[in-house]
Amino acid sequence: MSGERQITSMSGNKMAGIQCWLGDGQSDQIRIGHSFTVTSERAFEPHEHLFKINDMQSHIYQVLSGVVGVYNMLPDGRRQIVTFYYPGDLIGIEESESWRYHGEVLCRSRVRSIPITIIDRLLETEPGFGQAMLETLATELAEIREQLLSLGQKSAIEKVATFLLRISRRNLREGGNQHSLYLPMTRSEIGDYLGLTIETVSRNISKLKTSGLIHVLNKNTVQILDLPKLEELADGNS
Amino acid sequence: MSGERQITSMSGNKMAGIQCWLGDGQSDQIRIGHSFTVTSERAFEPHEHLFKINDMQSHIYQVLSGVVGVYNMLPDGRRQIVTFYYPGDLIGIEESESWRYHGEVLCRSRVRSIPITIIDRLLETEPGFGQAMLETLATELAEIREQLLSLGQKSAIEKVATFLLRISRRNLREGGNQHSLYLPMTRSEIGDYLGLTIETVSRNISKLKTSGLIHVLNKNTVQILDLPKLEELADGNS
DNA sequence: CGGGTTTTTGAATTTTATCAATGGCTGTGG
DNA sequence: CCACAGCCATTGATAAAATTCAAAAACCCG
Repeated sequence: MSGERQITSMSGNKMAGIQCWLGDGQSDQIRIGHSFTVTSERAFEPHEHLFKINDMQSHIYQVLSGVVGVYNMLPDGRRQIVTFYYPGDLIGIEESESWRYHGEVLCRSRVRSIPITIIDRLLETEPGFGQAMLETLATELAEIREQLLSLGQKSAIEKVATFLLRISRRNLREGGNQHSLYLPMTRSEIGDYLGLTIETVSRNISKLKTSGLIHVLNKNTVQILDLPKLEELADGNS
Repeated sequence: MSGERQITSMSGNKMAGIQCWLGDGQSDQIRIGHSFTVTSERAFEPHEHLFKINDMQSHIYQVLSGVVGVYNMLPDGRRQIVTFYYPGDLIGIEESESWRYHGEVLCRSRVRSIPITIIDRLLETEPGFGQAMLETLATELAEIREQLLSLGQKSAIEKVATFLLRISRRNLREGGNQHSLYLPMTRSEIGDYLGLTIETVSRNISKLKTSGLIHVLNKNTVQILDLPKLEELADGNS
């Protein structure tokens, strides 16, 4: 709690931020002072909900494996997926009384639940924990602003390129392969994330394939063949 | 810092949140413990920048009068306005080392600058201040998620209706007139906020006018004639 | 291997953007 | 006080992009 205030959790080591206290999912224990609290893990099947909008929020969630999608809906069924959460990510740390969106497991996943009472306790007793939460929220805000630019200004093919690059960059950050991407979600979910129909997503993935920027191994696996060109495309320098 | 954790700053009284410490702009003083710090105010002309992307962040800003737009750009000039900030609003409380977006004054405005060193001090010394910041960020996150739904899923006319309702609801919250809206920004700025061109914005405002949902007094003043129908339209129950 | 689901591709339609011109407001100077 | 210049905003016609509807192909699981 000194003069340090740069927000760097976007980059590299996740244990630098809030994960210091909550863990990165390797252990199911949380230390508060000298006592340990055991949190609960559970497996979820595709399309199971962790929570629905307006449910009371009693826990925050940490994805251990798989992917969770968080979304809002219009009354007629149109859906906007706000964020895909991957292993290590925390859902709901902004804590309101009730959930402001739906949280759905998109593929077979393991998820850890952490009671918000524990978060409260950490806030009270652990110096620096509040600051870490602020940084995590700031990072989330920055990422959503990126997504706003994509949704508001980019063409379909630019959106798809941007989406692939996001996964590529995440891979890099997590020590994975920058060029080999695993897409656990369906085309329809990608569409609901990018503000496009399933057909438009498919067509533009095909276009990227035809122009030699990517190779589609199978529907869940894409390889980036020309990263610089993909980046140019994503930034609108078509 | 007790068990209180519901986030209610969205509703009603602004002094309930972070404004407790920073003020709502009526006074230019900030109290830290028993000492007072005077912050600086300044008038800005349209199109002046408070900061540009990648500038070091030394201050946060509070709008006193007028409007400030915060935006990101693509290299080719396409612009996405992320948020319009109105009097009382704080810009930059998520504090990163450098700004992640541009901040431009959209009409003649008065803005107060608060050094981030003061925020640091408040975080260290004032119990509850960190919690208030978390709540403010959470509110901002929730509003941007709303905007994601609009940008990703709504049609042009639904976007315009949603935009007008946002201003109406803000008016209501601030004790103003729910039906009489002042639009300090240009059509072009509204377009860059909604992911539409200036012509599409104009056309759809005209459509709302023709269908009798609104009355356009002059280009900066709109009156809502049929609030329920406008709300239906904004929610996609066209 | 087969059935159901997801994805891809194609054709027609709708929506929005683009290009072009007109209209209207505002503020200034004669 | 009126006329005019400059800037926005509106409206119209056309073009481009994305959606919708429809069908075929590929994939996955048992």
